[in-house]
Amino acid sequence: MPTPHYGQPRYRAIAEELRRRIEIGNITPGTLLPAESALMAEFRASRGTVRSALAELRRTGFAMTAHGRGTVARLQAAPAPTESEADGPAVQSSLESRHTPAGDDLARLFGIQPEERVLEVQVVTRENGIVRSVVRTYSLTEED
Amino acid sequence: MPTPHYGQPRYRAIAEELRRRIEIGNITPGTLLPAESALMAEFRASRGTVRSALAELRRTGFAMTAHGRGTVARLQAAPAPTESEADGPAVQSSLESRHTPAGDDLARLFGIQPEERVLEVQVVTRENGIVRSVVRTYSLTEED
DNA sequence: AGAAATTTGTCCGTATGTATC
DNA sequence: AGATACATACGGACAAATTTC
Repeated sequence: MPTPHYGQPRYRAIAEELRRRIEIGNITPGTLLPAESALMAEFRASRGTVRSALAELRRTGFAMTAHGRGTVARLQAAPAPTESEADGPAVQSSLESRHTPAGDDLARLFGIQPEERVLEVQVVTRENGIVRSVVRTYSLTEED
Repeated sequence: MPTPHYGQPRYRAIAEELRRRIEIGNITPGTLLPAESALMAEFRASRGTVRSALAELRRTGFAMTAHGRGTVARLQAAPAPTESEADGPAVQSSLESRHTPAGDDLARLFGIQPEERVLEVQVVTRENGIVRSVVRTYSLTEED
């Protein structure tokens, strides 16, 4: 089989699919993801590709891996409002991440080219549904 | 050849050797490290192992890799003399803030116009002089 | 401008080591 | 001890970005 990765590589597509399952709740945060061998079978991918996908999930904060145990989906806060609760402000946060070109300012700080991509993790915090703060954390894209 | 990695894996030993060369100045920061093919020959290691070593250098902030160009040793900012020296990485942070136009993305989140200004607080964290993360926190400028 | 060479990126398969259950 | 799961290492092949000629 050739190795075409038009647009986006396979390991990233797998990572996105797994992230989707975690966000949907299909994979409950705190529980184990399927083993690498299971993911290999499901996605018909090699071990290396599956491991790259899991590495991507770790980088973006959606999973943590322990030797001999497995990869655990990390909880993303957001205990589901359920309102009532007398009155305490309903605070929720959402997290998302992406690879984006650094731009001039960040490029100068990191010592890279503006076109180079960095990892951006964005946390949006809402109070009673109103956006109160947006925190963007930038770091260099690290592999493996 | 078998695959014993007593104590420390091979890729990490290679990474440490390269890091030593950078620190000594044997490899001038800002210049290219030897290509993966050259490192394979020198350390008699497979490409995967060499790439793991380079990934380690990126993680630890000693290198940055660009597709098709090579891996560049990153410059180490001033060692920041002063103080105890103790041990453990020297972590420093600088903070600055400014009012800046929201832009499209933030405007959509906050429900304002893109030209409207928001407060941006930026914290740059350096480890041994190397920029590790840039955190930008946006919030609406509160008027009294 | 274009072709070739160089260099890193992705993917596959296999084997063995190490940690946990 | 055995089974399961992740970690390290090898080898080969093709894709994509950059540089060189």
